[in-house]
Amino acid sequence: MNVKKIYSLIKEKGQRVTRQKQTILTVLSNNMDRMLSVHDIKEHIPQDQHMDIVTIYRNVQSFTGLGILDSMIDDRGVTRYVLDNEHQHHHYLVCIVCGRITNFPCHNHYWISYARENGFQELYHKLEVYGKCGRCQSNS
Amino acid sequence: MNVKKIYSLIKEKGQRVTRQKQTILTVLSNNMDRMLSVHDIKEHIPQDQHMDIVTIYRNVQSFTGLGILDSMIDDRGVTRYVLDNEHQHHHYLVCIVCGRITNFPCHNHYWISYARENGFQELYHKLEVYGKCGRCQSNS
DNA sequence: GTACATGCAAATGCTTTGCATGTTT
DNA sequence: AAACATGCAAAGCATTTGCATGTAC
Repeated sequence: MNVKKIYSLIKEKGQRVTRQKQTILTVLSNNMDRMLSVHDIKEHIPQDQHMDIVTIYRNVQSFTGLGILDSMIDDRGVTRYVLDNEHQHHHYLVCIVCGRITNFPCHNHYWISYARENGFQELYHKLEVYGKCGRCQSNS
Repeated sequence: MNVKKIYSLIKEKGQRVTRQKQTILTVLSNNMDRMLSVHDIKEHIPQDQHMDIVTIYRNVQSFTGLGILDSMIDDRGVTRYVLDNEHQHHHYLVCIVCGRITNFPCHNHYWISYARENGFQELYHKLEVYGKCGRCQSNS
């Protein structure tokens, strides 16, 4: 999903393409290798561009609703976002040192048999794998 | 792990078995079929027993450190706890309607090959499956 | 008696809400 | 001009911290 498609998606939904939205999307597209918190996003915005943190909160939530962003809640309960280019359900390897992420596909739901045994109807799942990426293993 | 073992574990670690700890453990052991937030635990404590919510925070964290509790962060970023009797790494089917949980074992890490491809060293992972339990499917 | 625990108050940090003003269309 | 968006201020929660007092051992 490129930027133009995102802009037209925003307009389709009756929303407006503002300077703030563009800035936030730029930051996210420059940081697709990690999950950014709202605070992180704010720090990546050039200082001469005043943007209220509330605007970031509102926009990342809106973007997530549009399927533009993937979100996850980190260990400290903080929500983090990343541009979702794949548009196919997938998961992340997350480096606990540098925060870098790598996608991997979702398949082989071995737990389906346990769900079935228990009469449990799965609606969705969350899976994240934490560890050290290649670079961070050598640096420690 | 029964209650007596828990008490001796607490003592082993140089900590003390107080009335408050006992009450918290009782609440958790009466609710092993769901994950309770600190606020939930407080609500389950008899009203004639004054207990500061800070005490609950401190104790559930301590218990988690001792391996007595399993914790997870819910959709709203709130930490929830459950007594961990299994002491073997496992995961949960979580009912999004009533909150009831069911354990299932952890095995078959299909993502290992993706981790290896990326030179990623896995340290741990989080997996939770959400949906509707048997009872809640019929009630809707 | 001593070391650990608790209660209370206050602070912190993330996130949400209300409302007046600004801006895109 | 109208509808949507932003900025600012303030509130709402979950959680943490500091410190004096209480209590298990």
